[in-house]
Amino acid sequence: MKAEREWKDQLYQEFARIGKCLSSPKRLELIDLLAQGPKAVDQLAKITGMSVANVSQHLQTLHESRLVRSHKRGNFVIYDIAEPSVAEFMVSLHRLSENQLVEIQKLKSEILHHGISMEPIAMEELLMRMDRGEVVLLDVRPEDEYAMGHIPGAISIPMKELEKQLSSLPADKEIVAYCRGPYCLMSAQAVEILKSKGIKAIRLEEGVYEWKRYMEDSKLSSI
Amino acid sequence: MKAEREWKDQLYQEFARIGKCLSSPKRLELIDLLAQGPKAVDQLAKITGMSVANVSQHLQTLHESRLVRSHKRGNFVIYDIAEPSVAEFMVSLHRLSENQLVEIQKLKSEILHHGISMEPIAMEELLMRMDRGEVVLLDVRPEDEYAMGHIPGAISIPMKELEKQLSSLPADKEIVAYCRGPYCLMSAQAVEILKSKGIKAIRLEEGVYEWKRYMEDSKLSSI
DNA sequence: TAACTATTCAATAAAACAATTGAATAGTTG
DNA sequence: CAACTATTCAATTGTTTTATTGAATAGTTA
Repeated sequence: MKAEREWKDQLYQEFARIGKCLSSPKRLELIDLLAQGPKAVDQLAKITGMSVANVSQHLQTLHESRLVRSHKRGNFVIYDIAEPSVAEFMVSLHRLSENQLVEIQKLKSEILHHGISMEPIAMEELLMRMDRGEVVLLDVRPEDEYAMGHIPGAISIPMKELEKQLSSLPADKEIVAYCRGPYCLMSAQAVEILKSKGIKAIRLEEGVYEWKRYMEDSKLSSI
Repeated sequence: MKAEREWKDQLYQEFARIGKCLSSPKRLELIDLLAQGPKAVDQLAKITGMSVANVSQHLQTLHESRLVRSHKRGNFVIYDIAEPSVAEFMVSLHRLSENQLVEIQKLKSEILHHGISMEPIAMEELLMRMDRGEVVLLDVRPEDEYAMGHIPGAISIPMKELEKQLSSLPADKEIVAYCRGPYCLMSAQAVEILKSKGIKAIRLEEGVYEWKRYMEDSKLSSI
């Protein structure tokens, strides 16, 4: 038998391999983006403002720890999270961080207070009002991310198309917009646009994975 | 409004603060130990084989990210996880790591194969057999960790006392031993001792937090 | 086949980190 | 109050990690 200490050192070394992936802000952002759907390297570089080589290097690191996987499609290398459980884990990390670090709360409230009220609607209230047919749920992420998975009942108008496609929205109902989740600003931007056009709109803070988690938690607490 | 990129950079910087805590094997081991109950610095140093100064430094890091908290008791500084959610998060990390990294599975099976069979009993089977009164559940962690919380129905005999207190075990029932969890070897050592004394014994891989998680998951899936 | 594209590789420089040591602090006990 | 204890601090060392650059590769299109 291997010495106990040596064994534990090796074991925790392995855990730390995953941990190391989570120790770089840029890598966390990449995982979050990939959690919404597969993307090519240069696409990720554009979104995150990093150099392509740098993104590639981070993706290698993530790949070595088997958090993402990749395949070639034509000239592009498409990266994706290795498993849905990776995305779910990220939600745990977000939750924990938000619980422990007041700084995150501060940052969130900071950006969402500039004139127009941006209070998000609570998941529970949304579900109730959707049931009653009072609101329309709008997914403003790019089309392919919507196609990969969305909150049931949501319609898709990507952020970029929003101003052009205002007419396809039902005029009489309030719009609830959502995007990648609590750290994505698209839904807030969408609400701003809609409001400026005189359309009643409100933001949903949660994204697809937060919604999933909510549904699981509410199943649990309803026992 | 702050520029979007700058805001995101700051936000992910904060998440990475938690991530950085998870990037060092020693720090992960410390969190795992603290999850079982509060401990003083030199105690942690002894268990992990680190220097006291080094442990202290790691604990500072964990403290800055608000994953642990501390208070003075006499001459000692007692550290503790800041919240139960930290311990629960660690279980998520373990799960994810074990899913993604085959190396961990390998390490686990490696140490538990040296002659005596060490197959653990499944949680489900344990609960069934406890209900029927066929087995006795034995917590071999130090007394204070048992006092902090244990699996319902378990009796406590710390590893160190085990050989002395064999007589206090019911002679006719099989013993199921558990300890801090899947990465702690005490339960296996306990089973070895018991078997060598002719007592029927089997290992439970799960610890207190894995048990909690199991109970939650089984509630969910039974809907 | 030549020009082009997306990505990776390799080398480097700068920055961050971990472990170690010895001294400093704060609290306790005789 | 002196000796002692547990812990932290500060400085140093060696190691990892990060971002950047420019070249190399593999695949596509004209």
